[in-house]
Amino acid sequence: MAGPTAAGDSPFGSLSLEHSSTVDRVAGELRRALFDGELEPGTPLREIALAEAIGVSRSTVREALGLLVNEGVATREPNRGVFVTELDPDSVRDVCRSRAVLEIAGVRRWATASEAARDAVRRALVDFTVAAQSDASRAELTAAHLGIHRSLVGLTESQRLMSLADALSAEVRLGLAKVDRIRRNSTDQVASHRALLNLLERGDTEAAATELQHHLEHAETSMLDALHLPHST
Amino acid sequence: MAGPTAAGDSPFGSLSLEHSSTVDRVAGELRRALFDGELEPGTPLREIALAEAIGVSRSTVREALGLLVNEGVATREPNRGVFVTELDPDSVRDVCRSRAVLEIAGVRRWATASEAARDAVRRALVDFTVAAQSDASRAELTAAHLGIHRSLVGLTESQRLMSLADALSAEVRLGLAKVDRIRRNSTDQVASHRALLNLLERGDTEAAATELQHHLEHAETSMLDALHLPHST
DNA sequence: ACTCGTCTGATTGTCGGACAATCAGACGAG
DNA sequence: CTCGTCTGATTGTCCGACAATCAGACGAGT
Repeated sequence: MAGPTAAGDSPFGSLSLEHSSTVDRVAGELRRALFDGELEPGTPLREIALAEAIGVSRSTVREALGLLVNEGVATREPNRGVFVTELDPDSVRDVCRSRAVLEIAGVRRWATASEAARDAVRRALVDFTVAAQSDASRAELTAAHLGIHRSLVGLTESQRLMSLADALSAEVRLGLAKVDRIRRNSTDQVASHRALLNLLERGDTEAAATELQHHLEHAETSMLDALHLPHST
Repeated sequence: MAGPTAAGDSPFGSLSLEHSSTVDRVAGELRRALFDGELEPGTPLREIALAEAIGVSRSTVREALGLLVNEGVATREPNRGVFVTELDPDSVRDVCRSRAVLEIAGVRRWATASEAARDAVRRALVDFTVAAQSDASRAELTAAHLGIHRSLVGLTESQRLMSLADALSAEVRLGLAKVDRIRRNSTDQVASHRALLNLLERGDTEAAATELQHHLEHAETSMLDALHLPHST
């Protein structure tokens, strides 16, 4: 069972190769365009037009659109087409509430989480700090910021919760594509997250949880402001 | 703005019609087959064979399979095909942990949730009680049981958390398709859930949360047993 | 006995074209 | 002002085709 040619643990664990299908690349390209704000929310994503523009068949575009739709960044209206998702106040509230559930669950697991997961949080904070001080683009800054929140969910060590968190992040990113209020507050944001991490390192998880709760509530209102949306009751 | 022909509130709020596409119906039929245990985990879902069997084109089957895949009940191996998902111990642990996060978050919101959401929980419990006493099929029983847990997540009043909960339920249902240990414990299960609801009605949400936590941990071990899987460390 | 090429059959991934069903908007009759 | 009808555009679904990829068999060489 442990012959030299069929060893249980391969010595090539460090090797990997990305298997990207055409559909994946199309979806990736569309995501990039959405996050960079090249496509306004509400813009129709016509299958034929996209197929000709990108140089692939309609089937492939259609499948890629299906991916975007269940990530939430695009919306399908049956028999009418796929559109770039427009965030309404209810959606914003829903997204933020969902993030709160996931991230607070992660924070509460700080003590029981693996060392790797905790390190991921620390590294994410460092990355964000660096990005805030250097001349990073809007997209890079928000990516780093979202990376922190992603790492908090990572404390749950659950793939399924992580993939939901990613979908939520994508929606947030979509909403923030055209907003530039970010850099202004970036130093405050860094301080806020550092404070959160300090509470965690000290072992005061409950304080960290309520801190995070407030952080996300604030994020919700400022996001509604940024999108010029009315605050829901 | 409130003319007689463009009234803000239509008087036809009670009317609705299900717009089902062919893809949806194919996916639904496949789901039914999976949940009824007609298709063992690991079974390959060949596109051509399914297309001929159901009487639709390969494109349609392919799209339906895509739906099942990101619900988690089927798994795609690139260039190899789609298979009925086989649950390994890690997946079971992941699913149960995710459910715990969502449902406990719901329970903690009991006091702040809407009356409708609370009523949904009460009704779900009644449905399960009735199903346990009458001669309901395995599938109906588990459906009613999962309905309770679904309603707990409903307390968060978040569509996104709900849709994740549905996906998790689908995976659980898939795992339990071939297991018959359910009816035996059904009366115990009813009692357990009733106790949970009593704690909630009394306002003791924290006790309810820990009760639910234990319930789900027990569910995980008994599910691993039922599937003849080793318990993960 | 074990490894390594090669072949082969089956299946997916992607393509292109085709058509009915459906929808939004314009247009005209009552 | 409402109600049919028409029209053009787009999707939903179907069909047929082909290269790319994979698993397994088979045989040659060491």
